[in-house]
Formats: sequence, C-alpha cells, structure tokens
Amino acid sequence: MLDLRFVRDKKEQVEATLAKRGMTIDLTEFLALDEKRREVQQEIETLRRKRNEVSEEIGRLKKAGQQAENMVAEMRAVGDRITELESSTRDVEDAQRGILLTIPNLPHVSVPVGKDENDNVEIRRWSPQGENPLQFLFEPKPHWDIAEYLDIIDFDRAAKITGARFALYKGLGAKLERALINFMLDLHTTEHGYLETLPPFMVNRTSMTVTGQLPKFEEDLFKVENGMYYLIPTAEVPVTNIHQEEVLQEEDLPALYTAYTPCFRREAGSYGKDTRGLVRQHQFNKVELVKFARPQDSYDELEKLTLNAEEVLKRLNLPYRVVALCTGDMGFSAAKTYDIEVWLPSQNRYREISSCSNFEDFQARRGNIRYKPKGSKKTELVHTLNGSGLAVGRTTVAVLENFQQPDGTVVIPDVLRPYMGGVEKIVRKS
RNA sequence: GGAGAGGUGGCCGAGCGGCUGAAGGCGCACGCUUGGAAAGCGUGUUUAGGGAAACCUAACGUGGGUUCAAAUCCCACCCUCUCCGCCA
Repeated sequence: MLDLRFVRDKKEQVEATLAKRGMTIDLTEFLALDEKRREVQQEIETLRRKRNEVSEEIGRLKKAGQQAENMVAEMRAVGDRITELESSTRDVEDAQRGILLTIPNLPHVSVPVGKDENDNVEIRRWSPQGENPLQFLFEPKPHWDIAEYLDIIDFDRAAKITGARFALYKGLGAKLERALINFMLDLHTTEHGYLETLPPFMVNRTSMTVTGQLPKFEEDLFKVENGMYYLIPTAEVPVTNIHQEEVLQEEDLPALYTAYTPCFRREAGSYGKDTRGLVRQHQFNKVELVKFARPQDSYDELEKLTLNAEEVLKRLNLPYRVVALCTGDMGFSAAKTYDIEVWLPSQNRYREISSCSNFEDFQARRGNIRYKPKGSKKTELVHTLNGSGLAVGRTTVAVLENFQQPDGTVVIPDVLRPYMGGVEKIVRKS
C-alpha cells in the first residue's frame, strides 16, 4: 500500500511511475474523494470538541446539584449529527482504502523500464565451467521422462489421487526432494545466519492482505471451504506476518528468517503452459528467505539475499543466470526484483527457480510493521524482502536434467549425498 | 464440544460512568554523579489525523448499542489461558 499523503503530494509522480508498469491510473477522483473526506472530518472534530466541552460542563453542574436539561437536549442533537457524519465518512474511508489496496508498488529508479519478460535485463551468468552451461554430448531428456524411467515420480497416480498438476514422489525421488529441503535449510541457517521457522500452512485474510495477495488476486488462491483460511501460495505470507502490528528494536535488524513450506497455487489462466512435469504444480515445496531491514539497508540486503539464494545453485553445480525484472514484469508488491533462472538442458533455456524482491515499506505499511531507530522518538516502517532459496521442485527438475547420464541414470551432486544416505547415483531398479 | 477466567502503552501491570491518554514498575533516551562503569538521583518517553504553532480530534481485542459523557455498562464476534470431554 502506498502512503496516502505521498500520493496526495506527488500525484503526477505516482501516476507517471505507475505508467512504467503499463498501468494508466488517474488519481484525480481518488484525491477529490480524499478532499471531501477531510472536510467532513473537520466538521466532525469541531462537533466532538463542542460535545466534549459541554459534557464536562454538564458533569460539573450535576455534581453541584444543578439542572442542565437544555444542554443535555442540545448535545443529544449534536450527537445524532456526529453519528450521521461518521457513517458517511466511514463509507468514504472504506472506499479509499479499497482503492489504495489495489494500487501496486512503485518500481525503484534502478528497475529497467519495459513491457514484459523480453525486456528483463541479464545481470550475470554462472556455471561450473565458467559462464555458460556445457553442451550435452547426447540428446538430454526432459525430467518427466527421466523420472518415469527411474520410477521416482508418478504423475498418473497423483492425478488419480487428486487431479492434474500434482505429483507423487517415490523412493529416491522423495528422498532427493527431502535432501534438497534439508540442504537448503542447513546452508541458510548455519552459514547465512537465517532463523529457521516452520509456520502455519494456512493463513487468514488479514495476513494475505498484508503481503499483497489480497484483495486483488483471490483467484490465484485456494480457500478453505469451512472457515476463513487460505492455503499459503508461499511462505512469504506467514513469515512476513510474524511481525505484523509489532515494533521491532533497531538492533534486531536486519531480522532474517527462513522456512520450508509447501506452496499451493490455483495457476488459473496458465492451462496451456508446462502441462507436463514438475515445473508448474498446484502444490510444490519451497524454502523461503525473508528479511526485515532498516530502509537505508534494504537494497544492500536485497543483493545479499540474492547471493544467498545463488549459493544453493553454486553448491549443487547447477548453471544459472540472474535477471533484473523490468517494470512491466514485476509482481504487484515489489519495488525491485531479481529472478534467478536455472539452466534446463531439455528446454535449452533458463527457467525461473527463485524470485528475490525488495518490497520497501509497501507490505510493512499494510501490516503496520515498524521499528524504533535508536535515539528517535518516532517509529518508522521497516522494509521487507523475500526470495526463494530455492523452489525445491524445480531444483529437483534441474538436478535430474543437468546430471542425467547417457545410460539414463542421474548422478547426485556431492553436497546432497550425505542427505541421501550416501547414494551417488539414481539407477533404475532391475 | 461443555464450564470458567481474561484481552489496557515497547514490555509487565492498576484502573470509581465525567478531573484517566491512562497510576506504579521494567525498558529506553538525556542529564547529574564517577578515574571509568554499575548503582543512585533528576527529567523525558504511546500511536494516528489536522494545524505554522498554541492546541484540537481519535484509539484501552474487533464491531455494534445505552448515555449529555464509556477503558469502565449492555450485546455480538475474535483471540488467549485453566479445567472436563474427544483426539494425532
């Protein structure tokens, strides 16, 4: 949510910056509404002041044993008028907030201006061999063929159990997924300094609103039928809301959290895309990184967070690149986003495996997440950041595809072997 | 599911329908004291909106209601805790 006062003072700037996202928003009506609201507010406050003063006087008179009937009658009328004005101003406030909640964040000045993913800017590339991934000496298979051959992921039975876009991991497939989760959590907690959390996988409407999934993207979410809860689409939601309505100490910043959770997404409107395989599922595993930072530190923290996520790929020897999302491709709440894309040889291209964003105070304002700078009397909104560290299912895809052998087996990266009981290679059961 | 207790500032914790934005304590900031620190003493310390300022308005879980006036009385809901039942 943008700061109302900022929108009021810098209307043209806000409109121009939002235009970079490809949005044409005219705030004239919104601000006229605000003008009206403040007028009524003034009238209410004047009346309330009068009522407060007279009521005090009535109290004094009654204590002195005197009558005050005419004053009481007068204040009854004033009270009715206040109630009337209050209800009208409440409607306007609700409408205003409703509008404000649907306006996306303003992109940071460093974000490249562009229309869609084609305008994203590559920042760097990495592979074990240098910059670019090695060419395969044979035709690399897609991961679903590899997984089927090795009998480690069963999509057909998952469809029987539930439906399309679900997976049943089996044997070393399940173990590989679990090994990746543990490896990522261990790396982030022991070497990168994040606090491990295991949050609820369902959240209420307020939490979804704080991080920006609601009110605008309800159709992307699974809602639990009996009750007011939603399945989380990312651990960002419960973890960012850890400090909802709290005032943090400056010495506790930056506060770093990591969490493994499954993620649930409707994937409405992507029916044709990635229909096979693990890349686009209704339920997938993810290890998330979340930071709460001082505003002056948040962009440095974004760089560090991105490097923390990249480190996972480096240790797994998976080739990747980092791109800066352009204004037109960024998510609703983000001020700046780096995507990390892993190399998938079967597709001969890079695919998103992590998204690292600085939300500045956009989520903090919605959730009232503040801190008190040392020596200051005022509280300030913190900046929130998060990034995948990494999407686990897609990492499994990358491991299967990048380390597949001509004989159909898959070599397990060194760092994962201790997590897999020393297994060095996944081979087909004879 | 049944019975009961409770939700007040950064934290703990008082609070008679009007003089309570809120006692007291902790914490924090500044000052005094000290060779330096601790202790001690003094002062200050909720947030939001409006205003150049004085100051005004609002907020005691949330939403309604009663009243000239509500942290305080009434109703509904949410949450926490205790006991009983059920349960992985």
